[in-house]
Amino acid sequence: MATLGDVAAKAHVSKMTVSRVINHPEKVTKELRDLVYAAMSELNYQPNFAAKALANNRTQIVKLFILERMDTVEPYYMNLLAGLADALDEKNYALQLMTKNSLDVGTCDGYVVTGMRNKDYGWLETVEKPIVLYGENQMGLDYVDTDNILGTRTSTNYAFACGYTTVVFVGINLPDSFAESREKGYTLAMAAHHAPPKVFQMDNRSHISDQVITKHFAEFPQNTCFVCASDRLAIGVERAVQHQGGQIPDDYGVIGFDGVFLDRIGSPQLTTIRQPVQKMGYETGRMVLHKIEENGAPQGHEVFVPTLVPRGTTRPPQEGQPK
Amino acid sequence: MATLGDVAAKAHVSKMTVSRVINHPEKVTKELRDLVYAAMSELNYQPNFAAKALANNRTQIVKLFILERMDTVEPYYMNLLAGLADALDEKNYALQLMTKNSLDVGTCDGYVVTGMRNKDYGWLETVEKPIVLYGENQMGLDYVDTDNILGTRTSTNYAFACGYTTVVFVGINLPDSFAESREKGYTLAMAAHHAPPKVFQMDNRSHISDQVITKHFAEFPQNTCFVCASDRLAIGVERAVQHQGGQIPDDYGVIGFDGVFLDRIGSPQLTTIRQPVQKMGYETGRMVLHKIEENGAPQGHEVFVPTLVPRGTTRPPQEGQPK
DNA sequence: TCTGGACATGTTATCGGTAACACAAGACAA
DNA sequence: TTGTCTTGTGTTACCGATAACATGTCCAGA
Repeated sequence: MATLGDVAAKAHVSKMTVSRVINHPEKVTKELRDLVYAAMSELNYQPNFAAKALANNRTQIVKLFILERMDTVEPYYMNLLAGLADALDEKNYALQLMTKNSLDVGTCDGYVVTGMRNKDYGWLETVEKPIVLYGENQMGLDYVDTDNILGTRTSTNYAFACGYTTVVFVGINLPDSFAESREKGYTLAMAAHHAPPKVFQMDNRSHISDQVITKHFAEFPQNTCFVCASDRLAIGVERAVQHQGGQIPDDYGVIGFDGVFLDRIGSPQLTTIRQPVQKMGYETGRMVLHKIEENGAPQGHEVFVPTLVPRGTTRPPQEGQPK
Repeated sequence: MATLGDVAAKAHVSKMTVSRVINHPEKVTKELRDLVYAAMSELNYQPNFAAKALANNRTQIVKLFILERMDTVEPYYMNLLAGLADALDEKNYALQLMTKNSLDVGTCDGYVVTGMRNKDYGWLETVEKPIVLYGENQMGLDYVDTDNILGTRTSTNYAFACGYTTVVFVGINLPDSFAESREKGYTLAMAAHHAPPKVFQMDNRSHISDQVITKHFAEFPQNTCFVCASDRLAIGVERAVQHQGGQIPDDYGVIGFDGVFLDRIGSPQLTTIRQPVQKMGYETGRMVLHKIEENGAPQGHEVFVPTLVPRGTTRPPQEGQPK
């Protein structure tokens, strides 16, 4: 494997010049730069990350804190991990997974944190390394998330567009910004349609939503659509409606949220609001790395637009209805 | 952060002695060793991986080749990844994911390969770095896998124990060792029960098994149990039987294989043969790292015992039947 | 013509480890 | 007593990059 020195020799310059071409190209004259570039590609130069890390006093580690109880088989997290790992690997960073049990704030270059509750914010103050959150927050911290309000607003509007006359929200009872935003998107859309909101809140588990909907089934007239805060909840709702003899999508509609694997389970498959989770994970990774490179400079936030995926649990939009 | 030098100073020895205590403790007298250990724990010494990598001429990268078409949302792979990443992170190795598209055999310290077909073996010869396979093989290559034969033998026996009188195998049509072993476990068990085997083979997709079973449904008398080579297939079978009006588990049984998330989807939940996928991934990671440390010395193979998870798609074992 | 500063490039020391070699002390055979 | 071998420890150089500093060149202004 070619080293800086090899490139330097081939280009008849010093190692330092090659290093500058890589890190501060504007400080080198164009002629030398081109020489160096030529030599690099000729030797197929690949930087040695260990050497770079050592010289820069970096650990090449980013820690991921998942503050909520995590189900290791949950595809949502797996996708997040995949995206994150992807971004980190590009720069040869290692990802260390920390769970609630092992909150070891040991040596590393930066943090990604997800599953923040309001009470967790104090803890963050104690950390001095670059942090990026996965999930919206109101504390001015850098984050990546999907537009949760837009998501449920979209699904609620779509429910009306499909001709359902009653639209109910099945939400998550967490004191978490994303849960509130998803409910808010629903209530905003209901207000725009001059329709009275009806909200249920529960743990994010399919058998819970199954129970709740079964219990209240008498309250739901035909032509009701259930807008859910997650696919997991939606799956339980779908099951409950079917067991009660409700016809999906003809008499009842169900719309989920997330679009990560679960939506394709069961039949009919779920109409859902899809988040590009893997891509979001990737961008989160890029954001921490940037922040590390820039010595902790604020990165702002990046919000992804969720997309509606129409499938079997809603009937087609009605003619003449606003989309 | 304390360095080797700090520890050396505190223990009044040279850096080299400390390094030896870490890597070749048998070459240092007990007195010095204890001194060094004391100094290390007093300073809470953590080795610097970048420095170690640089000195050892390592890249701290392991590449994972997934040779079959991978569905990034497939929980099976995600679990494998999680376990693998876990093991690698412990030694501060980075995991690089290579797919069929980008088979770049670039710089790294070792490889993990999964989804091998027989035709892929030639390609492996060209690589000189340590390799460990995830998945059994007959070429004498080091690998980690579950005992596939035992798995389907267990599920087949269990089907009889539950009192089902006809047992059918729903298999995967891949020229892959694991697919053959799962079928073999079934045929062995059938022979032991003096029952005629009946095998179907198809792509590993739930809607395919759904179609196939629907089409052949007339051939299956009541009291038939479907032993499947994967949970994915089993889910399709369950759906087909239910649509055809078959009662699960009273008249028909279904047993899956894998036990990674999918088995908990749908109702009733699947009786399945569970592989400890994450643990297996972890051990695969450990194995490559060992092999790297030992300069490519053979590691043999590690076979995990799968466990039967009885759930709703089979009725309870009959009294007096052999377990 | 001389001085000083801006700019481009090279030299040196350093990051934290490890291998290879050097060296000293004790054991033992001739 | 001397020579050789073994064993335990220290010294030195080096892995591949970078920051800090040193040097050299050019040009502007006095």
